[in-house]
Amino acid sequence: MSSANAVLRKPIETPAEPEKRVRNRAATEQAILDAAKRLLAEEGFQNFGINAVARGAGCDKQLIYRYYGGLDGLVEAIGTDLGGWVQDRIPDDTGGMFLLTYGDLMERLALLFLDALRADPLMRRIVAWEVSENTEQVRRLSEARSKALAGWIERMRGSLTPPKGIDTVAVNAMIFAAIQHLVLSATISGQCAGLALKTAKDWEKAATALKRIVRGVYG
Amino acid sequence: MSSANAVLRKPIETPAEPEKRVRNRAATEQAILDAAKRLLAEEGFQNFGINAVARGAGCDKQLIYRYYGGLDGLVEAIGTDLGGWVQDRIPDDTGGMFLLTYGDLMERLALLFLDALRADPLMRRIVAWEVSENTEQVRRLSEARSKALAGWIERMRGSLTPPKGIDTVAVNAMIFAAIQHLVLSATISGQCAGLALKTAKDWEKAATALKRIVRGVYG
DNA sequence: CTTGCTATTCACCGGCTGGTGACAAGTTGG
DNA sequence: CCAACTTGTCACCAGCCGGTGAATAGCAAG
Repeated sequence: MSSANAVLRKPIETPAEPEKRVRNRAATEQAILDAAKRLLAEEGFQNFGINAVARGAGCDKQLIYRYYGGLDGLVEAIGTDLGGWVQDRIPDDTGGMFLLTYGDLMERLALLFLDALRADPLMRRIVAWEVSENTEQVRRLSEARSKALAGWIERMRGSLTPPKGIDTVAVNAMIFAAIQHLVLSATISGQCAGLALKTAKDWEKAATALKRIVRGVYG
Repeated sequence: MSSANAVLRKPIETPAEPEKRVRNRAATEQAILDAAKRLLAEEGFQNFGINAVARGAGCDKQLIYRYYGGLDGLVEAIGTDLGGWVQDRIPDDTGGMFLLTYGDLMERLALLFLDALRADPLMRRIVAWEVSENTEQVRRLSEARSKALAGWIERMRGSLTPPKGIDTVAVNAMIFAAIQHLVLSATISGQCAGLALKTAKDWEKAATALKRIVRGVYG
């Protein structure tokens, strides 16, 4: 093509404009990580693979191998990112509320966690993944998540002493398990064990039940 | 190969003995269904497909199309089978116990369900499937399961009236959600939210916590 | 035996997957 | 200008997937 031609022609974007990807490793790495998180959040872990991520990031899959050492490394990077999840999603102050009792604390924690999980599709997919597969990938992701969560609860607890005579670890595990399954089930099917979970009013019912359970145990 | 050779040779079973599958449609259908259930229970829904089931049943996948109309039909057949699950796994009498209060009832129900789910890998896989994917297949399976369960609870409840002023549907949904997630998480990773779930003693702790929660709500 | 019917298997297709080796396009330094 | 390195692309592989059309094997009635 002559240069004259180039000048005369209006620079109409050809539809398949390659967009001239700039040579920038850091940006590409970020694009890959973002694509991976988006894909996992939106499509779930079922169709989560090298090809899909590369397609989503608009680059060649080879780069995923180069920069992350394959899917495993990429998943691990997601897990690292996840460390900051709790801090981003959940305030670590008491919201100006005085938490006088352990029951106050747990009620607030439970409701915060419920809302945070409802608002975060990526986290939900990871939780579903955790109970579906037992690969090294998922195990690491799971660890990162539970560690972050445990740390947050610990900080939140402050100097409050748990009640005597109650196995708080076991009881809290049940409570968090309930929240997780409730939110997962609701997201997929709009209900859980016969309880509709679509409208705001439905969720108020769930929150009330949750509070009742927490208060029933911790007073 | 000469016939003399055949006579001289001891009838050692060749490793790839075709086993001369007998011509029996009913038996084949059953073999397919069994293989499907076994595969789903043991491997999970991830690698659950036509080819895998056919391999497991030791027949050609074509037969799955012919007899069940494809994977969907097969899954539906599993769902139908599942209808009898509750009856098989959970006694519908009160075990010689007098259930005087709604709390008595729910405590017993919760513990029975916990044990039943722990003992049934197929059911666990299905529950995990339910919170991971939202296809027509899974939806039907999910419906069959919840319907059977609801019916069982209804029968079990008998003439006992639920307490006033408590949203039992919501509270029970939370309780069953807790049980399901607890068991799923335990099966995959041996723990749930920091609570170890491996030894019998661990499970006793969980049962105690569950009882405490139920009693906390229903007295 | 021959003619059907049914159960079962076989061979093949296109498409997608994870994975790899070679190559092109820029960038930097001598 | 050339050489060396980094970034990115492409082409290709074997393997599995779901799905389909045709052939084969056993049985039963005529």
